[in-house]
Amino acid sequence: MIVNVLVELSNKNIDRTFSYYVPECLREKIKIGIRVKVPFNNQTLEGFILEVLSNNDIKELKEIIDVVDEDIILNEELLELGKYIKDKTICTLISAYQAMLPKALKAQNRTLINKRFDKYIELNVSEYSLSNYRLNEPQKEILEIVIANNIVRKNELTAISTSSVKTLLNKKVLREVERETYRLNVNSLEKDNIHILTDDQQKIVDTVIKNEELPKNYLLHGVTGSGKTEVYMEIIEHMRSLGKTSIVLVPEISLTPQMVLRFTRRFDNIAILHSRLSEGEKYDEYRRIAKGEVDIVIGARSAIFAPLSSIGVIIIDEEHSNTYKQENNPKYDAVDIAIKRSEYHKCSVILGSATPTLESYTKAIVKRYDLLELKNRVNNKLLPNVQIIDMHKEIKKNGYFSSDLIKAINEKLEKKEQIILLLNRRGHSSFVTCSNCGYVAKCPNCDITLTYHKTSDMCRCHYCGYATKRLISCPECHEDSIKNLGVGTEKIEEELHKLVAAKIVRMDFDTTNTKGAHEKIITDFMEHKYDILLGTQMIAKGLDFPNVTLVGVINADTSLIIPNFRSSEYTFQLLSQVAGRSGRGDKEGIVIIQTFNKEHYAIELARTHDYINFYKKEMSIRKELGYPPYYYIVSIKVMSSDYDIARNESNKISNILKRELINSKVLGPSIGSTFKVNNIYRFGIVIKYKKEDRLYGVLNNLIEAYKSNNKVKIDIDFNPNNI
DNA sequence: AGCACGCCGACT
DNA sequence: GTCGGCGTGCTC
Repeated sequence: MIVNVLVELSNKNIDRTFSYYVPECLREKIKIGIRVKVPFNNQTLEGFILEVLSNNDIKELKEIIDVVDEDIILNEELLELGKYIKDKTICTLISAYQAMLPKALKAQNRTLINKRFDKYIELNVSEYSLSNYRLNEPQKEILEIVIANNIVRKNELTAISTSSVKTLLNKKVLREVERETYRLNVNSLEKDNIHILTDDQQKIVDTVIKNEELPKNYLLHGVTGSGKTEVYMEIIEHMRSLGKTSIVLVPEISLTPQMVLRFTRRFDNIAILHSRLSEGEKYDEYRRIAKGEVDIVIGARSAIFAPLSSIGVIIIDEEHSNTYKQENNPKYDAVDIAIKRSEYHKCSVILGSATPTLESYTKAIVKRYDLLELKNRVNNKLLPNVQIIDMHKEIKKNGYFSSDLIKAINEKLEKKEQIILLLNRRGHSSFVTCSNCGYVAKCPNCDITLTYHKTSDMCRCHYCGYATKRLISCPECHEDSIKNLGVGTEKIEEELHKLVAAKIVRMDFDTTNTKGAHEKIITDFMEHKYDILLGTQMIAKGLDFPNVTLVGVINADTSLIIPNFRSSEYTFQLLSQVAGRSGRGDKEGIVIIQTFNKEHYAIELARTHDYINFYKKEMSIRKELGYPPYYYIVSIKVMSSDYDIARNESNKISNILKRELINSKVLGPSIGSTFKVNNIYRFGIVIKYKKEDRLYGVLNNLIEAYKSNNKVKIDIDFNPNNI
């Protein structure tokens, strides 16, 4: 018996299977899709069995050392899906498989994440023979529990009487068994049984569940507060009644206990997958899913690979979120994977958003997606009134806060209502500069502006982690005129404390990096332990605080000035999302947006909640400049620690692409904002095309040509978020 | 990736 | 003379 094994190393040079001989004693355990340990170039590695050959006669093969798994890790569907990802994103096959699995199940020779076993007690003699024993009261009580439940956790019995349990075990009346247990259990016993849908919601549910023409993709465009989650749950309920499973993807940061609770109050057999789980917890959740014990998987991006069988619907909430595209290799898009899986399972995909990406909305217009719309908030509640404040007039007198915003905050505080303040931080935050010559402190490794952190009094690079003491005098002009400019959440919090008397909680990268911190801030704010929630982007999505009646955006502009062709779209999305946090309860909500770009269409149209006109305006700009959705984009980065090599090779590659891709526009090489990161120079090349049959052929050849060149690294990103 | 092999300079 | 620097090639 011979097996073809794909080993754990991700390298273009060994992106294929290697054959091994299976010794007699292991043959029974061999299955396609399990992991094995193999000798490989004087190392021991793990790999996946991709093929099993029955012929026995090839000599000179090394032998498999051991089998790692009893159960299949990569089933037929996942094996195919990996090949699809490899072709689509041009990555190694092994990296595609590894991306689909929790760490405990990746092929990695070192890591060991164990199953957890708990001690259980069961009867060791027949129930009838119990009368032969002389039993005291605690012993009788223990036996009754064991008989009633067949098997009971040991610690539940020792709670009654440790010694009695011991005696019964010694007499061999009871026996101890070890059973695999799961570390996480989100399922709630308390259920909510009232689910009344509005007519609009019901219509959408009916459209989806009555459609038999499968697979089918829907774009659900529903304003904030229109009750998209209710719609999802109703469809999931229907699928469950048909014996089908569901996947719900949400952006990482909106996977709050609040959101999970909504589902667990309605459904059993839910699994949760997100980055704040420990590896052990992820492993357990994954195994429950694989064993068929789970009906619904709720998770962030990678949950799209949940090994469910017979999927009935895949829901991607906040589909515009850029977190569904993986930033590192393989650079897959969860929406794309969802559609691929829906073809296998013959099921529906629902992409939901109040502010769909231009790409998605365009697909709806050209009927590649079916458009579903929720135009009104539940109970016909009005969208909040949005006020725009021109900061040109305000900044001189008041600093970061306009008098109108402060006035509104105080009014709400008086009424004991709550406030969310958004510090739009995308782009720059607090940086160090010289007011005399304009010098800006940058990272010596990455050429990125350093961010000043007050708590540690250090300047840090957000790319490589480089840190240095704050400068006193300017290294360029030697004047003592160094100041830290820009706005950080800490600074804003400080100023806010001076302006209003309120309990303020700050939520940003720094206050949420410990386990559970994120949840705690949200529940504390929910319980009104704080009046004001001050935070970055992460407070904009999905949160539902009924007592919030004022949302303030401190600086709407920072996301507009970033060098990204999607900056207007991001700004519109962000402002719409955050505005949707106001007035979700019974009280009417207002929104105040501070800006230096009062007339900008992204801000003005967010004020009037006008997605359609934003779409039209932004589309006209994308058309004019040749950006998606009018053109597809591929971004290529050519990287080297040697400046000359990076420059020369990127020129060469650019010329090849210009020559070969005759239906495309090839731009570059150019240097972007991340020109030098960790002492690696990088040049960017951009391919824009509408239809280019030779694209994959040419790019595969390029990768092939450079695979043995260890001085240059080439990175390809299809449909990038940023170029 | 990471190990062996091989070919050069620096040092006991 | 040998130790060890890293460039190159290969992995069933």
